Amino acid sequence: MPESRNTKAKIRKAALRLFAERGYNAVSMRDLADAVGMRQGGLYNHFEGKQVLLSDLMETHMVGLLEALDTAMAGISGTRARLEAFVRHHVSHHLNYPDDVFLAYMEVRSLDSDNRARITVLRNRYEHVLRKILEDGCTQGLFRIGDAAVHARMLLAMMTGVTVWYRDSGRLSRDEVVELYLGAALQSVGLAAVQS
Amino acid sequence: MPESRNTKAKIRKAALRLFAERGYNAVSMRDLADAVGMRQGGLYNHFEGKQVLLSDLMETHMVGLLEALDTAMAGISGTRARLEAFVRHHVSHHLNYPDDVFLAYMEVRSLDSDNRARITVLRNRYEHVLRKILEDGCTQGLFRIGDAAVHARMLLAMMTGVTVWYRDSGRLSRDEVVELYLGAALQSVGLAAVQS
DNA sequence: CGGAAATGTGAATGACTGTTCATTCATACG
DNA sequence: CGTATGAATGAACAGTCATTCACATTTCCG
Repeated sequence: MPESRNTKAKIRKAALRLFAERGYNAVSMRDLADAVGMRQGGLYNHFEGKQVLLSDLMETHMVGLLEALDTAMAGISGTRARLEAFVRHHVSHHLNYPDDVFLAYMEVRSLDSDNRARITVLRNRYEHVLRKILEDGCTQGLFRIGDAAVHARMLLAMMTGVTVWYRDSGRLSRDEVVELYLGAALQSVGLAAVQS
Repeated sequence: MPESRNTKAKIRKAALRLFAERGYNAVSMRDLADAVGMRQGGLYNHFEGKQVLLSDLMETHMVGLLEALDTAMAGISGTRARLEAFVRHHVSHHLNYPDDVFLAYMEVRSLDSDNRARITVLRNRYEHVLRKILEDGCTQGLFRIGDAAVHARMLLAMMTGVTVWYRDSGRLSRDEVVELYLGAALQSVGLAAVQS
């Protein structure tokens, strides 16, 4: 039983890595089994199938993302502070789980319609938190933006893109990158960044 | 011969549509032939194979993007004006050719290494134009940004994301969307948008 | 008109796909 | 000790994949 959980975790880890790197359709169950160090048939002792595995990975990630968001926003009041908390959470989470994020972003279209619907609900809930912050900032006259809904999508695309280029071996630390994105996000809504 | 060119164009058009919609690996040559209205064997009279077709589509798009950029920037001087021209060009081009852009963004990893190298050169050249503008703005003390290279990637990700959500049937026109992105981009570098 | 070149067909190729299954193995329990 | 259990195997399944090819058909040009 303990060994079982271990194998299941190894499969999930390898699948996450391979799906993110090559794409869901470009990874065969044989590739996956090889990466785990077993034969293809054994995978089905742990997952019903490839599609279930994908949606499982995605849902786990989205739920974790939403939980991390709740934690990050807990007790934060004030529109500006909430925006700062959101940006810091989003960028650092994406830096810490690049494969999860990349997969959830790229492979939505590989989900069958039922699974896609479930994931989309979670995604919309996430996006809505940011949009609400931006709308609040607008009605308070705090932010200067053209359209809250569009601006939310702009910021999410901007921040999510960090996974495409960031490497730990590069010249910038994760914290530095977070602060860079924070500065850009704040200025984009018409706020000046804090002086350091 | 005229009929040939017609078919070739039809194949490219259908391939672009299908690849962008379902992903390169999820589209079979049968699907493609069906969409064009012919049998799979005939496709090979026009393209050496699937991989060549993909890289052909991508290269055509990247070359076209760079040409459109040259046109858009021709004769524009002044750092702020150049930034405005870049943003307007990028967003409107992406609104006009969403499939091309989406494909070039999503399917780089489906290219074999030779083709990927060629495309990456073109992509870097494009990115470099924006980075140069941002660096100029920094040295002139015009922009207030933390890091020109990172900011270039932030803006490109932000703007490119427009293809993910924009629909002509929505509440906003393409021109309105361009102006929204322009305003956000200008504010993100510490400039105020022009009053309308 | 004639022949050659271009273009399309439909079947065939072998490799690979996700999934199933009888079997084996090692361990845990009474 | 016998037996139940979860896990891994390796072969087999039916289907799909990109690609090739011999053969028809169409189109072009002299």
